[in-house]
Amino acid sequence: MAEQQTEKKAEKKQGFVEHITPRDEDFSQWYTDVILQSELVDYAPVRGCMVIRPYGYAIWERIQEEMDRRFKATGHQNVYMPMLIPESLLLKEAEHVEGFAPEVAWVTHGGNEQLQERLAIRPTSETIFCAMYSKWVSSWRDLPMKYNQWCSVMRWEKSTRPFLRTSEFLWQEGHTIHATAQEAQEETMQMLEVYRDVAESELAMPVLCGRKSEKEKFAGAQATYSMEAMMQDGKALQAGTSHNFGTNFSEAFDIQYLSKEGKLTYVHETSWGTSTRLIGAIIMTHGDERGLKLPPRIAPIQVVIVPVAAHKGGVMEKCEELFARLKAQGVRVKLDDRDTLSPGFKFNDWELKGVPVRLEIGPRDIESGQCVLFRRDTYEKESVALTDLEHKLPQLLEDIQRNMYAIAAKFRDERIQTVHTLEELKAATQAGFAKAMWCGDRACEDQIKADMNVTSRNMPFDQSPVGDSCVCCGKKADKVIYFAKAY
RNA sequence: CGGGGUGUAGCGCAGCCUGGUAGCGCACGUGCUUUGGGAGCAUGGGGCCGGGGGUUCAAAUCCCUUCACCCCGACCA
Repeated sequence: MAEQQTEKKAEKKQGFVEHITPRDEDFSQWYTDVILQSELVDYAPVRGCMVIRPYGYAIWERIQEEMDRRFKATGHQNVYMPMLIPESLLLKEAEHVEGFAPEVAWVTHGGNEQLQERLAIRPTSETIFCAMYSKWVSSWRDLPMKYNQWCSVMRWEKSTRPFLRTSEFLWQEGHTIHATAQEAQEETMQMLEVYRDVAESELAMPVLCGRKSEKEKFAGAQATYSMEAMMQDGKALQAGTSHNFGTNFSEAFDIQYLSKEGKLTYVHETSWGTSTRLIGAIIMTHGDERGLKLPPRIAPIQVVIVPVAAHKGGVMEKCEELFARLKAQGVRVKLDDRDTLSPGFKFNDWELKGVPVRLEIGPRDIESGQCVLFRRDTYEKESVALTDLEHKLPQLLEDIQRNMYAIAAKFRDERIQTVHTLEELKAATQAGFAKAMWCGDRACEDQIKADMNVTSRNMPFDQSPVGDSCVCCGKKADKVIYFAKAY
C-alpha cells in the first residue's frame, strides 16, 4: 500500500511538474506552494511586494463586500484620503511616531526637485484623518463622524510573506470621532463584533476576541482589542484590530467641538482595521494536501461544472443549461469549457483552487437524468437528479460552510490548553495556544517572549479565573490571557 | 540586521568542477486520436545564461564587483 502510494506520487510528479509540499511536513513551504500554484498571488519585481492575481483579488472582493455591507449597516461612510502625509503631521502624536517611524517609506523628490518637507507614504492614516476631523468638527451636532476607507498602506518590512506581511498591503481602516468616551468604547466593541461575525460566519474561521496588553497595543491607543485565529501549525494570526484612542489623538491634533453646554471639548476617537492578511488566514485555517479549501460564502466560484467527454453530442449543451439555471438561482458558478484539458486534470485543478463543489456531468449521467456532486471538504461524491439541483445545492453549500467551521473550531479548541507553569506554557505553545493567569506585569511578558518566543495574544472578555497566581512570577494574578507563537 | 540558498526559455531544472558559443521535462502553436481522477502520437516556435568589469584566441563555465529574490532567526496588520 505504502509502496503503491510512493509510486503514484512519483508518477504524478513526472507527469505534472507542479506539486504541493505535504502540509504536515513543512507548513511554511506548503503555504508558499499553495498560494503560487492556485494563482492567488505572484511575486512582484519590487522588494517585499506581491501581485494579487484575479483569483486572489476575487476573494478580497468577496471579503470587501461582506465587510462593507456591515460597515454601511452600522452607519459608516466611505471616504478617500491622500496617500502622502507631510512629516510634520506624522510627528504630532509621540507614541504613534515612535511605533511607526522605523518602517515608514519617504518621498523626498518631486520630479528633479528636492521637497521642502518629506512626505511619508501612509503606513496608516490616523494622522491625516485627525487633521481633517479637526477642520470639520465644530459643534456637538457634527458628531459622531464615522468614516472608513479602502486603500493600500506601506510599511517598509524587512522580511515578508505574501498576504501575511508585505511592504504594501490592501486594507480597510475605519476612523471615527465621538462626543463621549462611552460612545467611542461602544463603537470600538461594535466593530470588533463586525469583524468576528465576518470571520466566523463568512470565513468559517473561529476567533478569540479580547483586549491586548499594554505591550502589544497599537502605538497611540488607549486600548486595543483584537481577534486572534489559530492556524493549522498552532500559531496565532492577528486577524483584525479595533482601537479606542480616547483623547490621545484629539489632544495632539486639536480636534475640539462646542458641547451643548457651550464648552470646548476634545472628541473621543476610534480606529479599526482588517487587511488582505485575512486571505492568508483562510488558507492556513482550511487548506489541505490538495491545496486551497474555500468556505462557500467567500468562494468566488462556489460550483464548477466539469463536462466529461465534452465532444459528445449534448454534453456541452447540457452544461450550458445547468450553468444558466444555477446562475439564475444566484449561485456563483463556473463552466470549465477549456477544450485541451482532460476531466482528471480539471478535477485536480479546481481542488487546488479550493472550489467547494464540483459538478461532473457526462453522457452516462445525461442518459439517467443525473449529475455527480463532489464536495471539496470531505471528498465525497454523490449522484443527484438534475431536477433536484436547485433544491440540493444551497443545502450542500450551507452544509459545507457549517462543516468547515466545525472542523476549524474543533481543531482550535483541542489545541488551547490551560496552563499554570512556564513549563506547561512552553509545551502548550509548541502546538497551540496557552490560556493562563497573568499578574499584569510587563516584565513577565518580556521574560516569556525572551525565553520561548511566545507573546501574549489577548485577554478574553470572559475573565472567569483559571487560577490565582501568575504563570510567570507566581504572584497574585487576576487576568486571564492567551499566549501563543504569532505570525 | 545576522545565518543559509538561488539567479540559464513562461515554469522546474541540467550544463559550471575539467572554458570551445546551450540542453531536458512541463507549458505553448498545429494536426489526428482521446476524454468518469493530472491523455497519446507527430510536428513546430521560443533563450543579450540577472547586470557590469576582467582573464583568455575563446566565458553560462574561471576571477572581481554589483543587483535581485527566496528560506530560517531579531522588529511589525
